[in-house]
Amino acid sequence: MRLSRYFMPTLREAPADAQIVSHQLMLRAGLIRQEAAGIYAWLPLGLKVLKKIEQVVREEMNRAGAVEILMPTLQLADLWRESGRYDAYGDEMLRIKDRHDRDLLYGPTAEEVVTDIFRSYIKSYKDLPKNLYNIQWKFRDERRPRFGVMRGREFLMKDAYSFDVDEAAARKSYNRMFLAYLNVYARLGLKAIPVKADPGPIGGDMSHEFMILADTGESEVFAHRDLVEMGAPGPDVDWEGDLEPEVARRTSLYSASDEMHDAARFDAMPEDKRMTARGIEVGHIFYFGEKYSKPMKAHVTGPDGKDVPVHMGSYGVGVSRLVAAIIEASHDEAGIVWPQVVAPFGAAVLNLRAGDAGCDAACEQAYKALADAGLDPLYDDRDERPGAKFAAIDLVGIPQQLIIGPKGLADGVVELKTRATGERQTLPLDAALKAVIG
RNA sequence: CGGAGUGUGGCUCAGUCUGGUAGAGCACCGCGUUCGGGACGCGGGGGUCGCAGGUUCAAAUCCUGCCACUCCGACCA
Repeated sequence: MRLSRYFMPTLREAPADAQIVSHQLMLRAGLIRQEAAGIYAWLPLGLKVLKKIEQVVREEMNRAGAVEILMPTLQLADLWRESGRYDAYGDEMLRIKDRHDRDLLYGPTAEEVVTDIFRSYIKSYKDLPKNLYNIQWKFRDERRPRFGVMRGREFLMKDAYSFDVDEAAARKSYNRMFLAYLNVYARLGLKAIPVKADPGPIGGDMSHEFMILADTGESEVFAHRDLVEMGAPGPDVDWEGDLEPEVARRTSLYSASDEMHDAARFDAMPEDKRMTARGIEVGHIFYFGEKYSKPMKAHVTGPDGKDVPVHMGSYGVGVSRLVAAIIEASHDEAGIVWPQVVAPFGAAVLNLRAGDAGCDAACEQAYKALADAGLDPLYDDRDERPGAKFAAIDLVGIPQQLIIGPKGLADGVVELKTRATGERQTLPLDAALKAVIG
């Protein structure tokens, strides 16, 4: 993409409304534009990042055996009356009437819809387990939206729903999601830890929140250091096998956010294993048994010929929140430092003297080579001063920057800068291209 | 929802207390000089000061109502 033809409205100063660094940088780098409290338009750069995160989430869900669908944003109130949640949900639900005066709502979540889909088709225990997910916009009319897309009213969520014949089987589904989530965050370059969450009315030990560690996180988390260092299980998990040991390795180590913190247990650990950090919640998984299947009559026939309500769990990842969370975890004074996997452009070419025949030719050559290599390069071909180009590309956080100017070219070299480390190499164009393309 | 605050060109803000021809920096347009970390000079365009009423000879400024947004708290992907 040639920057001269692109739409990347960067700001030198952060709008006064933005308090936290990710919100400021998202506005300054031209990722989003606020349309109303907690409601944002996604500009080209922001949309690219959002789609890349979405794709990572999608791939890990598929790998773990979940199947993607797409459910509507608008849902019928009648379904929610069946589950009893229409009245229970309160003012956070945006209620709408259509022209026939029929009650609709903008979905804050999709248990009812997915249960309705499930019960229409699945009748036998032999068809279980099933896990259906979608990546769709949600709306929760928060009392107080804040921090940009970190707590918006409209947000993009991946929500998966598992269906099993009994609790033991549901636990296996839960374990798959538990490990898949760790893989998602690891691929996004984040340090994530599962913390025990309030399981709600069902009880038990099957509810976890996933916190990513960032100095500016909203909540305080306490954890055994090994839990962080253990990292993610990786893609080679045997998803059909027994995942309990792999999950137990993690859940047996202490971790809690401040509201669930047990200081006595924490202090009982060796001092060098105690870790206190700030965290941002970016995922929540839980098992809720028959809570929806019972009232909504989502039954399957078991091996004994009797109908039983299915056991369900749901698994959410805040995709739009992850954009902000990654920035919170990865930025510096100059701007955003995107991990390569979610960077809006894989590499940038900076033409320090647009209009100079030598610079133009070298940049065009570099741009084409990077594009041919599939790196989706951004070429700053604008007639701007070098300083403005350095500042803009650093602000939007492009990982690899090929800096091409008349001084270097006179010596037959260009500069290759790595955004994350600030490291610069001076080398001939061919060698620089080789280094970037690999 | 309780408390606090803010609305003035695209952005950051001054001007409001004490009513009297709407300002600055950045951004934008033109010309020139420049050109390796957000240049400089000259010239220029753009705002019915959130909205609606009211007071007044005169309202960004005073009064009333409304709206929007932000922050703190209780709740949450």
